[in-house]
Amino acid sequence: MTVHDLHAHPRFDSLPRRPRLSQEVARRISERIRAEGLAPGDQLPTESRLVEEFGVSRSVVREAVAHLRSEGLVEAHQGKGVFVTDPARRKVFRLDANASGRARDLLAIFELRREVETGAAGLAARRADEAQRERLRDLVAAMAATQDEATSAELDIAFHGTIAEATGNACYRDFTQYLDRQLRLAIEAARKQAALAPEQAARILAEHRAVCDAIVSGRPNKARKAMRAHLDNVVQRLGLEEAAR
Amino acid sequence: MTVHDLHAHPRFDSLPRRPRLSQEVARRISERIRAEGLAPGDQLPTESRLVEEFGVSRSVVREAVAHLRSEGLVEAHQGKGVFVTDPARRKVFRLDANASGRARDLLAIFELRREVETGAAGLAARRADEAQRERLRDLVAAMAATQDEATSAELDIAFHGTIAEATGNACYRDFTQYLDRQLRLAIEAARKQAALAPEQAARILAEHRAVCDAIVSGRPNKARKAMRAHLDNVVQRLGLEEAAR
DNA sequence: TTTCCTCAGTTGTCGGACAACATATGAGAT
DNA sequence: ATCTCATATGTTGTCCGACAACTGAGGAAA
Repeated sequence: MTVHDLHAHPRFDSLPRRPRLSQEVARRISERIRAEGLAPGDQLPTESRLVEEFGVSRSVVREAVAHLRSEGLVEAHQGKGVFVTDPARRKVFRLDANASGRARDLLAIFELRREVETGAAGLAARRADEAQRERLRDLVAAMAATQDEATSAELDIAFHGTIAEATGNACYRDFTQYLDRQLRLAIEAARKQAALAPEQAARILAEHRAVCDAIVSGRPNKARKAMRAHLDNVVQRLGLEEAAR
Repeated sequence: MTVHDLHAHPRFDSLPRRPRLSQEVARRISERIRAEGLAPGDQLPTESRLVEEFGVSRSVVREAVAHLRSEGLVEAHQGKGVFVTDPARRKVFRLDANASGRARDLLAIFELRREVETGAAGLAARRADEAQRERLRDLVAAMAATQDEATSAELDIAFHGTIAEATGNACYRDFTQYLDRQLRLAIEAARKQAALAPEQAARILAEHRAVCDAIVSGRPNKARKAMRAHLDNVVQRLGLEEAAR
């Protein structure tokens, strides 16, 4: 099958799911690093020390350290020990502010997204191939046709995702999509997706159409402006700026 | 002490460092996920199956899975199994193209950085406090004074880092610095930091000064333009566009 | 039919052992 | 006294076996 059937698989929707020990230990270790102000290059306590300290088995300590390792927070060296990583060598970027869902944090992420996605629109206008242009047109047409809230949300995601694809830059695409998804998750968590008024739906559609037209006709500057306006309006519609104050 | 003394700690400069088994297994598992086209929600083979398949102990398999887990690629559920995560729920962003150091990949990252850091300059012009403005001026002055290659590289990093700070947006700051650092690492790895000609040093200084002046005098648009020009010139000086072809 | 129990399967945790590696120590040679 | 090298010790990496906690399914009993 080409499309995955979600209902064929177990759902993990709202599991309270008791926290794993290793996660807890990882959290406490990273807290210790911050609390004690360990500088890059400083050595962590040995595994056996951590075992005594937290009263867990070495397996748990090792999984916890493995977690910190793949977050890039520490580096382990066989025969020597575990050392705090220089932030400059950290290999991953994590958006941790979103979990809180506070308006201030959301606004901060939006500020970044505004810039990134504006650039994406510009690149897409330059580089989108015919198939991608057509897909954008189709998506806007579908948005115009539907009334359903859930469907239009999916189309919205697909629209921004297609633009990200059309940049022709894998790195740009991945980050754009990462930001977009994290932001939507945060928003969804913050407010239970209050249904929008119909006249707002019309304005959103118009904004999307403007972005689409500019990209399809290959006008980078126009695409940038349209995307920027769209994102600014999204912030306004969500009432984020008022909520942040 | 305010500045960390690097030389007080063991160095891990150019360790060939034999790859860890768990890393290797993690890589092969994630390859399998892609190769077999496992969709979100699909179940991975059980740990015992993976143990047979890769011929390693369960500890190694567990550390490998822990790695994938903290990358957000999979989710483990006690008593049920390990399942592929919906990409939309992935919590980290990783820039993996840079390891190769190929000019094409570098150029892709630069394209993203250009947009992000341009925005950062604009925000900094709006929000930098007096101390940050002064620091920028000091850094440019120091650049003008020094001849040393290493020192001027450090000043360069500090300059861009200060701008990132001055955005007053933690999320923006972290990503800007992440990008900046990853890019420098990649460049350093690619070419052994060929010393620049003195007249180029003068041009770099002028570009930095232009950015600094615009931020200090609080002109966002001018700051954006100056930063964009600077980054474009960096790409040109590195000869990336020619190398990519 | 419904409910509850048992049971097999899976991941989570535990404890011990040895291998691989890095560093310090000390004996012996020069 | 100084240098060299084997040894000892400490650390992380890997392996092994066992049990605990949890899930899902199937069967027994009401």
